[in-house]
Amino acid sequence: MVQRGAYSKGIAKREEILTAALEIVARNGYSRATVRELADAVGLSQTGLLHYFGTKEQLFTEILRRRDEVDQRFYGDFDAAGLPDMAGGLERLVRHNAEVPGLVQLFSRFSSEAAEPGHPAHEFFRERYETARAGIGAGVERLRQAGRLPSDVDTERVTVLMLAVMDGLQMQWMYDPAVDMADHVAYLWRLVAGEQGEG
Amino acid sequence: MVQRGAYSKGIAKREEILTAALEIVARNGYSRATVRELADAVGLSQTGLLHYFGTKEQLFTEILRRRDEVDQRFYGDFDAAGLPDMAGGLERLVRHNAEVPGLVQLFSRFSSEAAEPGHPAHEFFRERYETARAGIGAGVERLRQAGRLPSDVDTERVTVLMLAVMDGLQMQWMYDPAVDMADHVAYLWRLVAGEQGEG
DNA sequence: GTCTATATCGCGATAGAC
DNA sequence: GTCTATCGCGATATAGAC
Repeated sequence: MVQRGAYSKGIAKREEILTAALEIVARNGYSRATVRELADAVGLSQTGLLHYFGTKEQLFTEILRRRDEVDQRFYGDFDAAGLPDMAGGLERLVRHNAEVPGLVQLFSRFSSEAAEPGHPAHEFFRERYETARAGIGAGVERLRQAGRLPSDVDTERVTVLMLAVMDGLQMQWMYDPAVDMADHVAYLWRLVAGEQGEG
Repeated sequence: MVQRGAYSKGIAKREEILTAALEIVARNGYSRATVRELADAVGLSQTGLLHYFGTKEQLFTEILRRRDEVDQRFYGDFDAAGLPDMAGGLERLVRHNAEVPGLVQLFSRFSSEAAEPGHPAHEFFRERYETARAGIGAGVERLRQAGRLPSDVDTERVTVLMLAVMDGLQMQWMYDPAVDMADHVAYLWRLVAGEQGEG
């Protein structure tokens, strides 16, 4: 089809913009990431950029979606692997996050903005939390069945706590980079595993 | 002194504005809380209102400071009481928060915005986290010494986790009000106390 | 289908009158 | 102490060039 050329060029440009935007946000933080600056960085006018994404919110949603895909490939393959090593996967993910402060900031700001019902990105984050709970929940259950966690753990509550800790640690870390997020995630796993209070 | 009249009138007006703003934010959420709307609500022009607080950021900082003071009086007196009931105090605080969604939203949005170094409210939140960690840390230590927690708990890590969980639960709760924040805080206390994995 | 230029709107901030 | 007027900026809707 002849159309495919033009179409795939649009797709390619979109991808190029997304990749560039991800880098800029990671480097410069959120508040410097105005539509104009991102447009400049990819050699487009402000409207030229929005032509591909519609609104600023949609652009940022796509940036985060893309980031999730990448992270999933790198740190989320505890699903594919035979052994239930989700604990390690989450820890590595958190450790990686500490190296991209701009993205942590973007996530934190955008997700708190979109918490308001009716916000254009509200659905994205609502689903994201749902998906995350399902994924982590399955991982916790597998760990339990593998005997790595006490048989009486409340998998659902542990899942919610684990997600909450990851979000909450980011806040404390942004205000004090000395806070070791991965270390605290690991400690929570130890608490859940019951490796304490036996002395 | 004659001056006192004028001076105290300014103070009184400030207090009046703060109280009104707190209510409006609690009711309407953050994004509707523009300086203009808040000004209208107290019968002032935009500039009239900013005359008392300087900038929007300073106004919101004062709102949150005031809220902390109120909360401290109601839920933070585990310091004054003889018995170490901080666990219950935090649980009650969290339960109360679920009744003022607008304030939770304000805190979430404003604290994530101010996470960027150089933001006018950065110092406020940095100190707030520091103070919170000191306060909760002391409470955890007292619980440990009272024998309500295992002697080998890592008080510092538990403190950071507890704060993180409270922040993180708010995010999940905003996207799904069915999430019972107080319940999950209680479960974390149980994990820390080691009341699990003995069956 | 891709992109620019222009216009508009809402926001916070500032200057200066009263 | 409070107002009116105005500015600058970010996001975005529209028209239209290529």
